[in-house]
Amino acid sequence: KKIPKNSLLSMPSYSSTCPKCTLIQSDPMACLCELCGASLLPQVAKKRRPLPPSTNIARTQTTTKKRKANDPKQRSILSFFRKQGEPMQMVSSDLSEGASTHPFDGKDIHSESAIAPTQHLPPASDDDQDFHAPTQPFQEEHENTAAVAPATQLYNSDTDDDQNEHDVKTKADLKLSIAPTQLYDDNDDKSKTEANLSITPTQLYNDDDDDKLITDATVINQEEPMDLLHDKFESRRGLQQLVSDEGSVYYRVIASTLSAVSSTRSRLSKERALVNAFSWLNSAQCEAEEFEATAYLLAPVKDSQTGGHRLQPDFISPEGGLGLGWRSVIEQAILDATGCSRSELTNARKKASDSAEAAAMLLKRLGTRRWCFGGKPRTLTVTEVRDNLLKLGLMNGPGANSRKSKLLTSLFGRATPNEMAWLIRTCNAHMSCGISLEASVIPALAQALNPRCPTQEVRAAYARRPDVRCVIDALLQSNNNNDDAISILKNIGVSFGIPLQPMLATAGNSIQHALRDFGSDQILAEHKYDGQRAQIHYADGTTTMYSRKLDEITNKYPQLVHILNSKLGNKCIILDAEIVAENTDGEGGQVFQALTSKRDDVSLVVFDLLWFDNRCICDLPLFERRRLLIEEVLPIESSSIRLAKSIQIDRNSLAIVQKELMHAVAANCEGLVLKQLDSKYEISGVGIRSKAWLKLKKDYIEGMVDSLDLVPIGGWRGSGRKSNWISPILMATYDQETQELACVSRVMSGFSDEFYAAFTKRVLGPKGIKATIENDISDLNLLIRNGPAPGVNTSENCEFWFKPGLVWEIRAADITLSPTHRSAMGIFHAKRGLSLRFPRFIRERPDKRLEQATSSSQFANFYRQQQSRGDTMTLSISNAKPLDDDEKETPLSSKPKRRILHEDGEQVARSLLVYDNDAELSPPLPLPSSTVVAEEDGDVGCVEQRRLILLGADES
DNA sequence: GCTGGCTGCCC
DNA sequence: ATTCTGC
DNA sequence: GCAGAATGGGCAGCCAGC
Repeated sequence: KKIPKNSLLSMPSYSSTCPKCTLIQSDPMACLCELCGASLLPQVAKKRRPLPPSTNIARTQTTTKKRKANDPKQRSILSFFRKQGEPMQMVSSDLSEGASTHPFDGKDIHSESAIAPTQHLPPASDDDQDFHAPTQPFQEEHENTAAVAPATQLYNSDTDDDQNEHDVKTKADLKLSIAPTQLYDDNDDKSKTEANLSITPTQLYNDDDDDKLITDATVINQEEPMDLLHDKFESRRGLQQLVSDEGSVYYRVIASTLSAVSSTRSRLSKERALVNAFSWLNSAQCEAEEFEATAYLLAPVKDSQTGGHRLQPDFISPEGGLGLGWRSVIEQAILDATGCSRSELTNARKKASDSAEAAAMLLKRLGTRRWCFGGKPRTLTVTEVRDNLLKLGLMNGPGANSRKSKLLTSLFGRATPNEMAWLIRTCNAHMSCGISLEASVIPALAQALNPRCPTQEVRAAYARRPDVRCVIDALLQSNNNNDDAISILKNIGVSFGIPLQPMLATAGNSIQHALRDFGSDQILAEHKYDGQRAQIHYADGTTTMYSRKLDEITNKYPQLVHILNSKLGNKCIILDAEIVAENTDGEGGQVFQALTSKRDDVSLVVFDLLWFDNRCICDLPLFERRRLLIEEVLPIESSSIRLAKSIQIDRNSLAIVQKELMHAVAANCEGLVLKQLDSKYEISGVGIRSKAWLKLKKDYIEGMVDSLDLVPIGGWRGSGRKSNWISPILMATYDQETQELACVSRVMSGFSDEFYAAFTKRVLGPKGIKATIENDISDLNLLIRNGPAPGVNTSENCEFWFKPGLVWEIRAADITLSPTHRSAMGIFHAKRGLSLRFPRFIRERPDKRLEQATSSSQFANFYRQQQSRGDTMTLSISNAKPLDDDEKETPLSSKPKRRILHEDGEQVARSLLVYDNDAELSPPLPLPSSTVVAEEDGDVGCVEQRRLILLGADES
């Protein structure tokens, strides 16, 4: 079996001499001997267990299954304890109890690492140096000699070249990096990145102190170091380093792979490192469970939005998170594991690129003394790490945090510095290394197990059934039998009871473009309700609901579940729907906020049917699915369950869409979703948005939503790629009479990198963020060192405070009643101010002085307008046309009707939106604050007494 | 038993 | 959720 | 155009500490 040479992600090169017949292969990439057919891949004794007969079967919960007592590994642990006369409480899956309280306590360390001897050392050879106990255990290491991995972070916010050259030198001198997080290179100089890559012999052996002690002999033996980035693979020594004799993959595979992945920005290189890792596991004939644990641990963060964890399929456990806070758990564990004080950690943090690296530096400083008590480094295995992390997530009740930190301490105690750094990043749910499970790890897995498997196919299979194990089983099957991966993956289908990845809509920013880009003429314009997405699996009186991210939410809405159970009868269906809170008495407009606090009195707005008549109907066109939904499912009598409001249009219905958008907004919806009526329910990958659905939100369309002119009053130092800049930034309203600056919202979205760099320098001086690191800041143009400016009203504790003076335009989707922000506090609620939903920076307003910024009373007025949005819209619309359902059939009025938008104040309205039933429409013009108040005909509905500026059809 | 802070999960 | 950026 | 990073408001649930 040959690997195609033209494959972008080719396999690592293997030994080119057959171990059986000693024929030298002509093709160095061959996996099987040309003469005798023997495998050229390195072998270990362990045989992969038989695969399940079919991949299309319901998942059994193998991930949480404990190793059985007759497992050879477990047996050897037990016998070891008997030999030692130790109590048998310490088993690998239960490290939390009786864990060491201090790392230098010899006895505890000893028992903690007692598992290590069960890992048989490989037979003596040159390669075994790595595992030898250090001969000079108490030797102190110097930081700069200890670090082998070059510091690869290039966090240069500076745009001038001199500064960058300086940084390069500093970087080389310090060599602080242990586990480089992703490169953030502001400079375009590619050669720098390349140089870094070429001198990164990635760190399977040489990333840690304890390795370093092995010194010269090791270095000599590392003529061909294992290099995850450059496809070099030396099989003779490799496998013993990666996989234990029992076939367990060491966690160091994860740590090294992630270090390699984060050391480059190139997606291909990242992918190659991942493919290599899985190729090794395949060479070692690892079992599916090892692949699975490895895959999850390479990308253990559920998604960057929420930061939750995923160590097994989402639907298996309703609680995905581990409940590990930095301050409550992780920090304590680091201090215990390194024996350092809080202030030492804080100091280390200043030199490191992130907290994980800081902790690893401290551990590295500890040197090898911690191994002296009989422990062996690098014996952590992936399944063990995964099981312990899952266990952390299950710990609750009084004292949970200290139990968690003890368990973590014991894991850290057996980790090398680099492993510890990645464990910490895992616990923090902040890997920041440029890969995700669905888009990088799964395709790499496929590439390693079957290079002919197209990425698209695995991703789609995983989206149909988001269960890594299922995909691995299929790929292993195709790998074993040399089968066609595509046909095997096609067997992984949507399964009732297992949530599938919901279809997502692409964002559209103008109606014209949206309609033009559609490939089909028949379009459904559906209201986009403001609630929570729900996928409902219902069979014979039992409902299970899943969220957009596939967590189970059945218990969140008991009343709704009860209604479904009693109404849907003897069916078996999967519905796609939105849960909304519509009866928001007295909370006008706050539909979403109402939903999050209410659990009853919510209704279900259904818009799709995915399973019917005992089969998946995703491949049917939308109009067929809707027909079935309307005819077969929704004739039920319940005020809580109904169909999403929609109209059918064609591609030339610009004006109708515009009007429908108005209706939707008036009905407290977020906007519209335009759907091609002949499209399938596309499940092409997790997170992939389909073009057959297009969402039109009111705030995407300029001029349909408020924007405010706010004053930046403070900010914080960013993290990751923004760590050299100030981000986020706290914005406030300004009241001229009282000179009060009341906080409204933090903003972090909408700023370009260029803007950040300029603003940070403007605040902190030419040294930028470095000034704060070097404690070299004084009051500058914009910076106030000792607290907020006079008049600032906020509960926020900013790192930096600014002198007020700048005015920036900020746009948002909605105004919310806020428990934290202070602007307009007391007007609508004694203890609540106003804030913004989805705030983003639009532009600077250098033309505006502080006095012209939005005031808290203006802000309050915007909120009032929003609250009465539905009323206002209805008034205008009902003046224009009837709202009946047969509206679309009635001929359009020949008389133009217009919406006039106005702005309060002296200046002429900066913009307006003309809404015209004739084909000709003026493009929407920018508008800072908008209210629909009038029709040209003279029917005027005012929200408030305001001066109106009416612009006629001919005026520009 | 209450409150404040942290975490996870919605948008 | 939004937005920006490198690939 | 994809994929990923950084981080928005705000709620409930949970735990720690008073």
